[in-house]
Amino acid sequence: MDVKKLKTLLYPIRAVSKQTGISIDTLRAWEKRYQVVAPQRDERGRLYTEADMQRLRLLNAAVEQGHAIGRLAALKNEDLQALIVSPAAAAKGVEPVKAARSLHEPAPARLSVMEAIERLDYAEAERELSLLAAVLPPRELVHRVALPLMREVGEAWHAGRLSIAQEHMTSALLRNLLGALIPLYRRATPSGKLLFATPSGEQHEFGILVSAMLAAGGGTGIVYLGANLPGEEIVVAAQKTAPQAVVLGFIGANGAKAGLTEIHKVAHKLPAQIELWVGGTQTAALVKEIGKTRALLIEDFQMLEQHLIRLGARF
Amino acid sequence: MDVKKLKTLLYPIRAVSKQTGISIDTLRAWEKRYQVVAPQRDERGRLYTEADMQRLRLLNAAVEQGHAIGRLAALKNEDLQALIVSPAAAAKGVEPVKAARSLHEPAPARLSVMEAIERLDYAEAERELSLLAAVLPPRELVHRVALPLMREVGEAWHAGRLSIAQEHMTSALLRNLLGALIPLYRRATPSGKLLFATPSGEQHEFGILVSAMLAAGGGTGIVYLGANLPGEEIVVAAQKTAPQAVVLGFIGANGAKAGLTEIHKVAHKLPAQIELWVGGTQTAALVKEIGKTRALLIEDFQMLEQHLIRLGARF
DNA sequence: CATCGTCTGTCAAGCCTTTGTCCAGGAAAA
DNA sequence: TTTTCCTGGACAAAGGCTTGACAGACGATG
Repeated sequence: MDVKKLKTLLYPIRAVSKQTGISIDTLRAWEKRYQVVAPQRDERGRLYTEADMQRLRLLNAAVEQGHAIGRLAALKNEDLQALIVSPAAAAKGVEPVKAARSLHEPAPARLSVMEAIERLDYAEAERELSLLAAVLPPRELVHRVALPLMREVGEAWHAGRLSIAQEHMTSALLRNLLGALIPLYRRATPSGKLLFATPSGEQHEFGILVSAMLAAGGGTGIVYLGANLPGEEIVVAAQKTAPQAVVLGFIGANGAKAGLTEIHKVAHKLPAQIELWVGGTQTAALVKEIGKTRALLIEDFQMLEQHLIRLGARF
Repeated sequence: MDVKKLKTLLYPIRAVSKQTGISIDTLRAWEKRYQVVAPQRDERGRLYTEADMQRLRLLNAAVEQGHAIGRLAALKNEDLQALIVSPAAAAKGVEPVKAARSLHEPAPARLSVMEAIERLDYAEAERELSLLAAVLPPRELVHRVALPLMREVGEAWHAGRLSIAQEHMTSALLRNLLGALIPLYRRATPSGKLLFATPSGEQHEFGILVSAMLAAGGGTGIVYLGANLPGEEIVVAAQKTAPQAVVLGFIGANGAKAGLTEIHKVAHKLPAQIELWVGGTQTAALVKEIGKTRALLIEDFQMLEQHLIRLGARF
């Protein structure tokens, strides 16, 4: 095995304070009074690990929601996480219902984001979202925050309760957030590689962005090409980067069927050893269109995850 | 032309100080006490290489994030890079770089980004870019990295040296990067507020994204609505958020003039106390179109900065 | 609703080390 | 002459540590 000492990065108290937003005094008090973390020491002072910081972020988030540090100190990280995401769960203690159930239950904490969005308060919505992002693992962030938020905003728009501006702001917020997270979730040694794009005429990038983030969270390497790319270009890029699969997003709103012919082109010319995945909201309608080709229809993000796992991703 | 032996460019201490934002005294102290770098010498004094400067920038960024120089000195560059997750307080510092010259000189490290883009190596390009982002203050990042990169990629595409896929990947990369930086540059107490959007039909978001990042870097609060928004929506959002100015981006490529009517709508209905700024690549052509209205034409990002300053931004 | 412990963030004092800046004196170019 | 850079030394500000104290918030109880 590797004898090299695995150097985990260490952070002095000042850096921790800046990154978690907890004051230096408070950090020391929490440690002395409740032993919330046990940072190493060297002759110059405390040295916190990444794990320490993550726990401190969780604690801080919970405290900001009104919980008392004295009670939080004893909790394990996952309990803290549950507490932050769904305060209701805390009342009944930590129930064993989690797993599949809670993963698709929207996080109540998302509500404060909605309020900010209603007020068109970009900065506040940003703050709330990045707090959630700092605290939740990638899958939960996608399933319990990002997707529910988009759906909710979409419905509110249909119902006339929100305007297009608010919908646009939300998608800009999420796009910025998810885009920023991709590099953070990237593993040192990615397993495999996927290529993400949207065919010409398809402007909706959200799906492949979420997919790319999930893939990154699962440890898969990614090549992200964005929206609105001609089929030939996608094929050429795939030949050049040799991914295990090409992932296309297609909504086809407003009768924009141009993307279909592009997808067909890709299906036709893509090297045989590269899989072709196509996802989108109207998969049912697309089945007979491209179902006959060699494309694999991704019906939802759960199915996406299964195929990611098949290719070696680990969540 | 004199072919001096500048195989590797060398910088005297003064230049290094200006470009890294580290004072001359501190540079000498760091070298004497911790041997953080070992610049060559000639009869005139120290001569730093580009690599030295890069390391110094890394060190400086880490110090600004709360790490102690005494501990950082022992670390290798890659460790430093790993340590710097986000350009937290990079907003301050770095002398008001002398005039336009050096600010518009592309940053050398941008070259390795180009190489990665040519190989369609998303992860590598991402790494290099975020390194630059960690090390450069917002203005320099925009003027010396983001804009030159887009221009260069655009030219290379016209010349047939790069494909659309590579161009798309670059813009996705930059979009993700800039979007992620906005919250990081946000001040605790923003001065004023601006609203950013693009009128219906205008898909090119890059301009307003860069603008929003510059504004955030200057300490201005922002409301970012993204691309493709109807004029009425923009007006309503402006009424709701009461910004000092509404900033619209308009390219009007492919003869897409629809945006113009939207801009006129905004100019017409926007409350009088809210300024209207319009920027884009074809401002010359737009002058007679919307020049008569109350819109203010933003010809380039330097002009944008001047108006930001007029409204209270401080770079 | 008032009261009385307890919890918890912040501050101060005292002590040490680290670190940025300044100064003096010298040397080499412009 | 003036500017720039050098060195070595000195020094004050800042940062880290601990102990102790305290005021306001909290929460249970009568």
